[in-house]
Amino acid sequence: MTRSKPKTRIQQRNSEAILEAALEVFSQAGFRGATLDQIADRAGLSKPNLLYYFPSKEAIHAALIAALLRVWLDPLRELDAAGDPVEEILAYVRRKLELSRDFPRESRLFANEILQGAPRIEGPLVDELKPLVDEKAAVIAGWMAQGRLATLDPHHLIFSIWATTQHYADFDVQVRAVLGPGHDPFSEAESYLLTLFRSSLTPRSSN
Amino acid sequence: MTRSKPKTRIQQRNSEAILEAALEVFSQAGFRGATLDQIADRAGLSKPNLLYYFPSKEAIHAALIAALLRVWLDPLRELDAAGDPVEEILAYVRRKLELSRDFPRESRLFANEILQGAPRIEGPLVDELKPLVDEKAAVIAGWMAQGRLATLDPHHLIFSIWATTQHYADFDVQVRAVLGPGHDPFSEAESYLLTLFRSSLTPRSSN
DNA sequence: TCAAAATTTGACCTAATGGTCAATGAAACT
DNA sequence: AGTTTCATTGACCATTAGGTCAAATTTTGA
Repeated sequence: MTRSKPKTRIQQRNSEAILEAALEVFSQAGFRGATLDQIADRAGLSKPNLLYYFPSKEAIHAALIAALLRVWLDPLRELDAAGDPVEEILAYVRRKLELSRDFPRESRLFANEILQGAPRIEGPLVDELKPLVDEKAAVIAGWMAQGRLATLDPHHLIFSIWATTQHYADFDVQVRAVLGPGHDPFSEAESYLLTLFRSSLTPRSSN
Repeated sequence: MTRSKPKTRIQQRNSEAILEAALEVFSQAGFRGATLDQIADRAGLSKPNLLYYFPSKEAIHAALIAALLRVWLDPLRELDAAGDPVEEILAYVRRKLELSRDFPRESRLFANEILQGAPRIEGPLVDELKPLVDEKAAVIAGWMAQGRLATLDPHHLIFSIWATTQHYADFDVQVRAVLGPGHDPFSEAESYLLTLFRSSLTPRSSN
């Protein structure tokens, strides 16, 4: 069913080079801002050659988005209902921040897409993301009902984790401009965010 | 010194129509994704007529960015060292969220710009934003030193306020897709964010 | 080694886009 | 009423961008 995977050595190599180049370009310029020439240049291929591997600009973008969504949702999937509530959520924050640090281009690609109204991913958003979030929100709500977490809206808790962690990838330029030189935004963010969320998630009254 | 303000009635009206249209288009498509034809259409003018009022696409964008920065920084300016620390910061959160609710296009325009590496606003970022943030961060640090606020990195506190509040404008599509129908994201966000920040800002030990 | 299949590219096409300009139409001022 | 300034536009231009294609080159497998 799922063909499309490269077969030959040469296809493997070039497809990867194209996707790598496209990620760089799309994440920095957005869909319309990116050009096939830029992508081809970066991939070290001619434009017609690039179009030998992918039928269109859209197709390249779609391939990136598909790969992205898979990676992007993993950290949330790992949230374990059987674990310690506060530590589970903090671990999620940590994983999400690592993703921002290690895959900033993917984060920006996603941000670009959402910003422009998500014309190319509204489907997956509703079909994949929403069910997963609803499921995990229910887990969190369960913890809260047991008094093992401070009471907060679970959906918005998740939003605020996304917002704060992705901010360091998406707004990297701004963060660095404001902090000035001599800072490591991501390592500072880690201790800050863990403190922030720990203090608001830890239940106030003793059990 | 500062001329450039429209003089005649007709100039006033058309300049405003252009900026309004441009805000709509730029915020939705980014700089490169926006076209003069789209802007002209929305403004109800012909393209040459549009270029009679602004010399270039760049100029329109620059005008928007300049106006934006002014509005964008105001809420932070209002943070008052003489007020109650927790309430001052919560009021800032509230103002910032209102800005996201009432001016989502401005928020997205800004986000687009930063995402693409801020090629057109790195100057103001360093010259205006950084000093203001540093000043207010010092105020907050002062409050913390007096034990009137829980201890947190002030710069990152500000970042997390930006991130969480702007998220509701910039990622509006995603938020609504995940929440599903029947929600008012902004009003939910208000109570969530106030709770979140109040619980992490309120000092733990009694004074 | 040699034909078949896969890969690469120069040349080209069409549509879109930012911008120009001379000419026309509307206002404003005297 | 007439003239000068302001506003508007149709036609046009150069460049860029996504995409096609036939021909050439390279790789693969018998």
